[in-house]
Amino acid sequence: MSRNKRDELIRNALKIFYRNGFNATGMDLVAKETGVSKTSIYNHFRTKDELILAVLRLRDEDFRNWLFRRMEDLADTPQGQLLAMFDALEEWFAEDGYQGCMFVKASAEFQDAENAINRQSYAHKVLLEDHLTRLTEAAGCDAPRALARQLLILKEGAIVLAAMSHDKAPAREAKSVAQQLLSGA
Amino acid sequence: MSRNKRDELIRNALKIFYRNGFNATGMDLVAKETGVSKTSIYNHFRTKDELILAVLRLRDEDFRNWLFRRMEDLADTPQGQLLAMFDALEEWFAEDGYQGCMFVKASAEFQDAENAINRQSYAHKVLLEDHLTRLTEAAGCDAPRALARQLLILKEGAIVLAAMSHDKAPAREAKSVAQQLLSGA
DNA sequence: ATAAATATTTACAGATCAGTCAATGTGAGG
DNA sequence: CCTCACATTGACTGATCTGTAAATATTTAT
Repeated sequence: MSRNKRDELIRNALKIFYRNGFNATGMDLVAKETGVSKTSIYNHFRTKDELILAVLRLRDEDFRNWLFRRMEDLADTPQGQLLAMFDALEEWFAEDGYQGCMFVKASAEFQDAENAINRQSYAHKVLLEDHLTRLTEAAGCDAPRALARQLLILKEGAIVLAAMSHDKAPAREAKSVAQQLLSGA
Repeated sequence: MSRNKRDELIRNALKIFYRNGFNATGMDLVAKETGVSKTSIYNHFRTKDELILAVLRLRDEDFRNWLFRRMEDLADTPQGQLLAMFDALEEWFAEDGYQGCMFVKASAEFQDAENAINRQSYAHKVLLEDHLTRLTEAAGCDAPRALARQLLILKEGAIVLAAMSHDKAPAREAKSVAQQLLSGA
């Protein structure tokens, strides 16, 4: 299987898992929807969990690339970019098929703290926190690490509530909190 | 089956589903761990989904009772109670076996917006929002509904991050944001 | 005590689960 | 053209899934 084929398999599997959930999605469905036979899939991924991990690696890169790029496109200053995160989120929430954060859901379905999927899901959040911390530092905020964590809490809360309410409003509500936090810095 | 037996079945099922996840938990396991045979369970709940709905109803009552009671115990004024919510959350996060919010997880596993489990999960959040709104109104805040929603975002973000990081710190971090929001009112 | 009603059990059905294997298809090097 | 290495397949395994049916135990009413 070529690199491209493999990547496309992962990309298609991502869509299915995101739409259907991890445990609720059987490998037969993955095979059927990707057009790749189950044996072929298992030739490249030893277990379903390994396929899920590959999916999460792709999603981690895609999502961070998209979010950080969008923040840079929407604002010039570090402080502006931090606020623009919530505008980017609002765009995401408004997308058709928005179903919340894939990592939160993976973490919810694979709860064991020792599980690789659980650990990798949290690792994504750490990378987000790191980026936010760099921005709060660049913005010259007082307590950059603490502020970054607060902004991350706002982001996660908005993501969860937008998914549950099927409404993008939490993005703006979280943004207004972020504005107060950043203006007081 | 007596009311008590039935309630205890629901209570035991709650523990199993919370620990194991919904889709990942088979009815055979529920029967084994509750000591009630599968046929008996199906005599009282037509489907697994109905059992899950009963579990969520119990969890909704239990959790709101516990949280609101705890907030009242920890503070006298409405504003103090709103802040105390995050102290109560911190106690919850520190409990053994804390695994995040059952409704967020139910919503993540049953994503269809028309699904009864999905709807009931969101209904729980609406009830929480209503209570917070009553408190922000009682506290004489400027925009009570908007503030309540912001506090709810902080709560949900803290719950998710505490679960993913296996750390209770998000409770305090969210509380410090709440303090800024409430002091500016 | 006895009969009717209800609760519970064991055993099972049909579907689907993750994962495998023998057989087939395919493409590159000689 | 031929061969060999490899990719891919459909058919399969044993386990587990939700849900059920017939048989048994237990409670209740008379």
